[in-house]
Amino acid sequence: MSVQQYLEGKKNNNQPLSDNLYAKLQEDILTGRLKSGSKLTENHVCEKYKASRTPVREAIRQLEAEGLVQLIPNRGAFIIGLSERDISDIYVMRNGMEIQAASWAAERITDPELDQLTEIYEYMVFYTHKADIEKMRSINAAFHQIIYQSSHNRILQRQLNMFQTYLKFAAPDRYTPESLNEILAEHQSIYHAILTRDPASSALAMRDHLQRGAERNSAAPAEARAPEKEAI
Amino acid sequence: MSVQQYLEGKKNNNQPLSDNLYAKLQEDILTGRLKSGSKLTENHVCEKYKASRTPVREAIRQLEAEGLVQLIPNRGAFIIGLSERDISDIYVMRNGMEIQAASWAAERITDPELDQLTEIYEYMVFYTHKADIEKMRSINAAFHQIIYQSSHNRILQRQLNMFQTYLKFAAPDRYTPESLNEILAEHQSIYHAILTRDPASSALAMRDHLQRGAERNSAAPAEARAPEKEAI
DNA sequence: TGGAATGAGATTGTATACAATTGAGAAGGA
DNA sequence: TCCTTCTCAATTGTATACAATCTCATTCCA
Repeated sequence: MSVQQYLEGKKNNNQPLSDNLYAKLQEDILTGRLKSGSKLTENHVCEKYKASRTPVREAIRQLEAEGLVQLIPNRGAFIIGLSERDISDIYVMRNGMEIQAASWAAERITDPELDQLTEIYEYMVFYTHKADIEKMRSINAAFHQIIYQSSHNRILQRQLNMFQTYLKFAAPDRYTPESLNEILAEHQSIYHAILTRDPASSALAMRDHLQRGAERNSAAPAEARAPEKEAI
Repeated sequence: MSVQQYLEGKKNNNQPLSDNLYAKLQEDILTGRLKSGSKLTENHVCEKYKASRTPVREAIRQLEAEGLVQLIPNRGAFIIGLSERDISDIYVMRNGMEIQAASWAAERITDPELDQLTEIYEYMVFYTHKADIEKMRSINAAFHQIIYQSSHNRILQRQLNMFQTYLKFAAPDRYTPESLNEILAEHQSIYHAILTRDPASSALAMRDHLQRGAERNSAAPAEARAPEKEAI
């Protein structure tokens, strides 16, 4: 997968076409447009998303496997969504897994992946200097994604990509022009540790980065965060 | 969910009926009866498992969401399975997540859950003294599952249940009559820490338990482990 | 009035028909 | 021989028909 594709947010799974439907439903759940506790009636979903029941059922099964809906046999699908505590728990889990991923990536990264990481890092330097916050959002995601991939652990990669999607919609990072330089410096440490294939340094640099990121986000005023969603 | 149901290995998700199909396919992948890299042609699955294409496709989508098969649009589903390295990585991830779950469980467990944990612990004492290894296998799983549930974190619970299933089929624990008493003592520490709602002790006790479990398994001769499976 | 039985409509579960796409091999030409 | 193009069978993607189940309001009876 090319760096451009990472920047455009394409996932490396060759998703089936009907996954548009899955992605739309997922986004609507994560942003709260579909409310926790409400029922996903198949025919209603068919009408709203202009599809027949077969792909709708398949998308709902995928969401169920992911935990965003609960399926009760012969009764239907109920939206679960993410509560505030889910989100704070996700941060805890994500941090542990990102540190592990950074460690594995330093051990296992291939040369082509290292080239991609370098390319993304160079984009990051460029857009940090331009202070383009929206561009930085996608480059930041791409930087972490290439690390997930370089961990060469499908399960970890999948879960971290999922967390990234969840947080993107439900609790997006808050950037300020000043924070971009801090972030670049932290990423530089991670990049250097992986480049020198040093797992311990990589893990430490990632830990530091996530710790500082948490402080940056908690320092942000509440209204900059995602709107509240009710948990049932 | 009652303790009996835990012991019988029922998952607390109210799975749809066709999930039998999902579970069968999952088991066949994990045990290697369906080989990594081979294609899951829908009609072949229909014949083999006596079902029509609709539920087969739904089961395949669930496996894809879980990462055990890869779906390529208009081409079909390919089995991914678990390599030896996947399994050893799963141990690493599981250990971190179990420790976190033990910590959260000590903070968040409800009184009814505590009653269930107590009940399971008492079963464990009983069957340890009877040295019934097969019974201990299911009680051990139930003990950990009630801790997952008591962490009150759906995502963690789901992932740990999945790891438990994976390891059950792909790398089952090796018990000896002597190890049962060790395991009981370790579980007793965890149980006590959760009973006194002490997250730090709970996490430490779980860390110790997993560490010793790893030593017990690595001390086991290779032929006692699951048969090798090729990774593609 | 309270509560169990009943039945119609809505919804989910499954099977199957049809459309779109792919892939392998045949045919044809340079 | 090598390469391109074409064709057709196999397979996947989607729509829809039918069966099983649930929901809920109504009816019936004590």
